[in-house]
Amino acid sequence: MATGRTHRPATRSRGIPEATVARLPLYLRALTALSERSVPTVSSEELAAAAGVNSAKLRKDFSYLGSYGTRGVGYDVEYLVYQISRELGLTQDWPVVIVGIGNLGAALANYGGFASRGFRVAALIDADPGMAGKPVAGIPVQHTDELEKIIQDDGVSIGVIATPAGAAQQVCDRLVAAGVTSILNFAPTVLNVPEGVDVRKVDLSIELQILAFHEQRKAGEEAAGDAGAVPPVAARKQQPATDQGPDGDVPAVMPA
Amino acid sequence: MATGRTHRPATRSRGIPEATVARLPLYLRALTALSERSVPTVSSEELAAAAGVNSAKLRKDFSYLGSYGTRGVGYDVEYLVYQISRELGLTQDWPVVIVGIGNLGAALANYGGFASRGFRVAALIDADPGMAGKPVAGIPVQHTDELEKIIQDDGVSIGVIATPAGAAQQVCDRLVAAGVTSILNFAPTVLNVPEGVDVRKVDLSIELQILAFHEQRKAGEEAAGDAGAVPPVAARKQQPATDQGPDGDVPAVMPA
DNA sequence: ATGTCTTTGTGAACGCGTGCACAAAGATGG
DNA sequence: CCATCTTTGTGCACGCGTTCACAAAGACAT
Repeated sequence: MATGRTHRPATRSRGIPEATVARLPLYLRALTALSERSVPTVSSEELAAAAGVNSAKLRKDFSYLGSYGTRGVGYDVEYLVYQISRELGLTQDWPVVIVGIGNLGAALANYGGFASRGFRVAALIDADPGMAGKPVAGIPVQHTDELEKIIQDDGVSIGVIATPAGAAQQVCDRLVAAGVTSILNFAPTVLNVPEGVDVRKVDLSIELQILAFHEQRKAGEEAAGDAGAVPPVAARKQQPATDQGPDGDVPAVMPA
Repeated sequence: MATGRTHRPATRSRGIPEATVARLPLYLRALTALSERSVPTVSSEELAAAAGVNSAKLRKDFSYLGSYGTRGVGYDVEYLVYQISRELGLTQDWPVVIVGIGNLGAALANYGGFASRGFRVAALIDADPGMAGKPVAGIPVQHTDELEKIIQDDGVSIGVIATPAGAAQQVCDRLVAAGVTSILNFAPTVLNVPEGVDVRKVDLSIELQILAFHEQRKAGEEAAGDAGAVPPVAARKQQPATDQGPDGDVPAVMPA
């Protein structure tokens, strides 16, 4: 019960695959750097290297946007910057509210990467009345009571949640009710949102845990005496049966 | 040239798919919450709802770890918490260094989600000599000069980069040279690392740009009067020739 | 012991994303 | 105008991840 939409059903936005959309900002960044160095054109090979991807993938990605390259030459940097910006919707202004001005919220408010793209911090919001009026990154913090008013007055459609986990769902509900349809969630919780609302989450703890997994694996393999780079990758199905008892058996540390 | 490893070649760690590994922390969090409420067992359906995923996917994920459930009953919460923790390598202590103690670095240092898992902040490092000795989150900041010594003394294998983009690669190189083999990168740059080093990146700006794309799409579809879900998706190859000049021409909005 | 009922574990089908490899397009030089 | 050379755009095949749907496994009641 209560299986509210949580994952975007991958509606396959236009023709553009989600994986490609996720890479466009990467290309844009590399292109912007080239633009600042006044480089007129760039080949798929060069740009791919700068963005850290495969050149074939890059060309396929661009092919979804249209035929913007010139065979034998490459891509016009300025033109491509514009096309990608337009595709991502960065040619317009996106007012954003940040809710929860703790350490992380303040860091976000100060982050320069927002303004340089089309993003503008419309308001900083915190539940602590003591914070009200205190300027962070040159913007006075406002109390949660003002949330609905701000969103409606400024036509905010993107909200950033940087509150503790306990408050996140409640904040999310209020944001959505007030008209926000895209949410960037930094709180370590699964947010429940109605259909049509996009949620992306950034979870520091999860990223570290994934790294720990790989780290452990490296250590384990090393201990196994396998010094070479690429170990017998495929077909390793056996369980670490040497570890503890057989399947059903419970290792030392156990439930009460 | 210099196409150093940047993406993990999906070495397919053990039998466990990368996608599954990425979800394990999610399950772990949901299970921990249940554990705190002293819930003894949980069905795949319930747990899947709590973690915001499909129940079939969850069962398949768990099947990679082994047969830890009981048919007709579900999964033993405590047991599963242990198994996942062990699989992720959280039963051991992971010392972590955070480099770049600006707003974001400070936020990370204060983030509680680390300690609760097996992660311990071994050191905070900043290039600014004025920061040296100043305590952040109860830990005195140390100067970059100490970096190598700290890593070797504490056996640090995970590093977090929260520096400006310009310094990231240099910091990365030093971390790797000193023995770090997993890096969590918050700087908006593509990091170049040798084989065997894992990099995960968290990019605030990119996440917002992806949201903007979907937001623009929603707005566009609404304006097109297309209330239905799936618009004529495929086969849109024509350029927006009505927009501006031909290929080489640069539209109005442009960088300096 | 036997039957019923719940829930897991997984075989199989499908769709998306990736990468190879090459034909077509255009630039450039003679 | 033709030949050559570079680089794009993409058809195709492959592998990973997701989902469905169901048989097998066990709990529980009688």
